[in-house]
Amino acid sequence: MVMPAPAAAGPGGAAPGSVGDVRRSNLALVLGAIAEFPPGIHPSRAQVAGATGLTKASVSSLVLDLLDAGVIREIGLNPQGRGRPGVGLELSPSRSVMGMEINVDYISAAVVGLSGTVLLRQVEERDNRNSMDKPVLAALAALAAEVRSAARDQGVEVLGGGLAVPGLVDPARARVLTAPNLGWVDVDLDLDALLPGTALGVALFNEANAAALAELRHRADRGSTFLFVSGEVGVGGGIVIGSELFTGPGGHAGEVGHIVVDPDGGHCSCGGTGCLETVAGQDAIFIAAGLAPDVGSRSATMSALLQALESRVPQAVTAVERAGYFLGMALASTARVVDIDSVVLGGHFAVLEPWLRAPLLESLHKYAPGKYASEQVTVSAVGEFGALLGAAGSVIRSLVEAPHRLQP
Amino acid sequence: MVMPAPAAAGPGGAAPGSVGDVRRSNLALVLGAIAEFPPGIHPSRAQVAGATGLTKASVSSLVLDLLDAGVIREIGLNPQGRGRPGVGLELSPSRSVMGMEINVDYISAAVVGLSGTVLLRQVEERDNRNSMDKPVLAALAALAAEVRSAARDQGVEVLGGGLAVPGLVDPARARVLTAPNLGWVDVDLDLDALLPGTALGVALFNEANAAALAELRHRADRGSTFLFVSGEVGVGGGIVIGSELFTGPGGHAGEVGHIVVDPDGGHCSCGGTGCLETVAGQDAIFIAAGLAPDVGSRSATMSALLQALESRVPQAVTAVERAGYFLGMALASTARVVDIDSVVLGGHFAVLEPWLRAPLLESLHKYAPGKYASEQVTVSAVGEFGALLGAAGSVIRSLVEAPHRLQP
DNA sequence: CTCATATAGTTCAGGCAATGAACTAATACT
DNA sequence: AGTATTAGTTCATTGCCTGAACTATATGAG
Repeated sequence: MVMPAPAAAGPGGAAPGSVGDVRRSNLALVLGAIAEFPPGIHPSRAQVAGATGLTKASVSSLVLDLLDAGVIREIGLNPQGRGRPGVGLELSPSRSVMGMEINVDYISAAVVGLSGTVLLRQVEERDNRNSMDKPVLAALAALAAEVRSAARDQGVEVLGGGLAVPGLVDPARARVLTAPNLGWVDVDLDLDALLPGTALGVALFNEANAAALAELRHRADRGSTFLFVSGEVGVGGGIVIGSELFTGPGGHAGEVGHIVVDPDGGHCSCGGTGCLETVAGQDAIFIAAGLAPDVGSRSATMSALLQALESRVPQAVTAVERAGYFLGMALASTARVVDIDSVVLGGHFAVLEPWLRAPLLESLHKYAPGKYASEQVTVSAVGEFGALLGAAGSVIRSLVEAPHRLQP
Repeated sequence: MVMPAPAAAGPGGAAPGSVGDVRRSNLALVLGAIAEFPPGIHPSRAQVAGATGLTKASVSSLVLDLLDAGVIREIGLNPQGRGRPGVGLELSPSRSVMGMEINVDYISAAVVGLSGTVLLRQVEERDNRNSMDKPVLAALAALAAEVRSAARDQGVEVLGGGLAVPGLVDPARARVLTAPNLGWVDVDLDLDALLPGTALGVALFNEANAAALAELRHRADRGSTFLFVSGEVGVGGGIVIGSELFTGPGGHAGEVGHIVVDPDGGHCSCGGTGCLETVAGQDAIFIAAGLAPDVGSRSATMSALLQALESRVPQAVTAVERAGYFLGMALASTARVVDIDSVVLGGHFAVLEPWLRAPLLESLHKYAPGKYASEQVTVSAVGEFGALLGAAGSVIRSLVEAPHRLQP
């Protein structure tokens, strides 16, 4: 009897592991070292050797491959005091990645150089509320093509892209499971159509996750660990552990908006009851503050809310404080489950932070004493375009971690 | 000016990546393949080659190293129908790992062969409630030495061990942060004293995490993802994602016992308010059921509770149902945050499952509709000694994943 | 009983990648 | 101008995997 071999290198089974893997791994190591130097500082081969632990000889050979692939370039000379000056190395600014975003009120695209500089950005207002997916994607594809050709005119090649969408996504299958504000359910996206013929293709991200990644890039320190909570129409979240996005087994962890905070509360768009979103989402706050959300655009309503807060209108203040208190409760539970005790407030939580902070800290102290120090509650440093830039940045990072994907 | 190199292979920095790494990785690959064959089935070198994708030549060479290290052995012949029969390979049963546990009422130690068979097990009753750590560890060290010499008499060598403790631990620093039922706070453990002179040393585990690992070993399928909730005096939890324990950035994720489920509820031993533990911990259930927890031992009280449930005493039934309902609420939140929708009930939750199940499912359906299918709520297959065996099993697995640690 | 066939496992030349030492290149200090 | 110093390259060596050839050991047919 021939025994059936248990899953020949199948799912979960490690790869064969050959000698060529070493080169791939070291290629990434070298490129990563170059990328991690502060912007404006261009390390020499010798410095890269020092940073990676590889020998100068190995680094020279690896750098040659990276130059051939066009991922990095030599730039200027680097006087080291004595001795022969090193030639500076940097990620190639003429290679780029496109960040894209579909949101309720607009679509947008940006070209980001591998070194992180934003080369082009274009936003197109568009009402995507309850819009079908096909026309939205077609419009985005047109926008992307336009921006891409503008980049090409500058001699910049787009290697791939990342798309951020406000909803639950399955990145592996290029599928949007649900995006309540777009009215999408189980939508398969033809991502390759957005950037045809690129080496890396287009990756799909949840909006809050992408914004969390943007926040991560803004923090220079390695090994960052935090929870990014994004207050939008819904309440999204992204978990970053040790500078890695934690997406969970199914790809959509971090959905703090649907933690139960009010067991006897109202129904949620997700079908649940008493979710954080029902008390701390934009519409929930607006309604509690006595502002009808359908009067004018959302940003207008938000301005009205801010004005009411400035004027200390009791109903508005109470509404926001209530949201902060419940947010704290959700964060307390999150701290226990994923062992995180640092939070970054994004979206409307960032805007409302002055009024949110006190009740939030009070609530954290009550429900998770000793977990969140006050200085661990911070406001996002990335602005409105966080998701856009985060998506692009993440694709850049995945390229840096696997540069061999560019070499045939 | 010499630029300061950014962290030469420091924390977060990848290893140099040499050619020898390939061998280490493939050593683990081969050993893992041998380990993953069902117990009783001893694969030949050729079968291992098929399973791993390596060539027969490589496997032969790697197997030789593993034989030299004593991790595996050849056993019998394996007729394949036609042709020369293969020689069977298996994890060496004469090499073992010791699982150890400190709990409220006992200490225990077990010797588990690399192939997973329990060779020896010894439990020593001991009241560790509010006991100092030093005498408890001394008693455990004596027990371990005894069991270890008994193993040696059978020709079995103990390579290392794992210790499970009912409390929050920092595995990296061999530290128990808090173990309420033992009365321990910030206790540093001298783990090496438990098994002096072993190659692998002793690893530290949270009890619920260890039990989760034991549960994992019982499930043959790869890529298991579930939340193990352990009902003991406290309520612990262990998160397994893709057959890996998820411990979080600080090493103590999965503490579902302290998710907030009753915002206006009572104080918890952790200092928080309305934690799951305050309504679903053993003592909480006992009190709610009208059974004084200090009357006799806990197991006696549990028997009384079960009898009351059998007799359908309303107060007891309500108490357990309430616990189940709140447990469901905590699981609903967990599903959102870590994207898990499969739960294994352990400890008293396993015992009480017949009465818990209905309210638990009702609660899950209300707070996280569509996340947990009914068949995803299961009862633990591992018994009382889960933590003990899980700790040992995890150490065995870490050895399988890095066998080069045995070769100087 | 013998030979063809099939499978297991070993041996060996070839290739790839990192290493370390020797070497060339380019700068600053004296 | 000469020396010290640092950057980067060249080359022989080593280690490991691969693939092909080879040996070893079984089954089944005539």
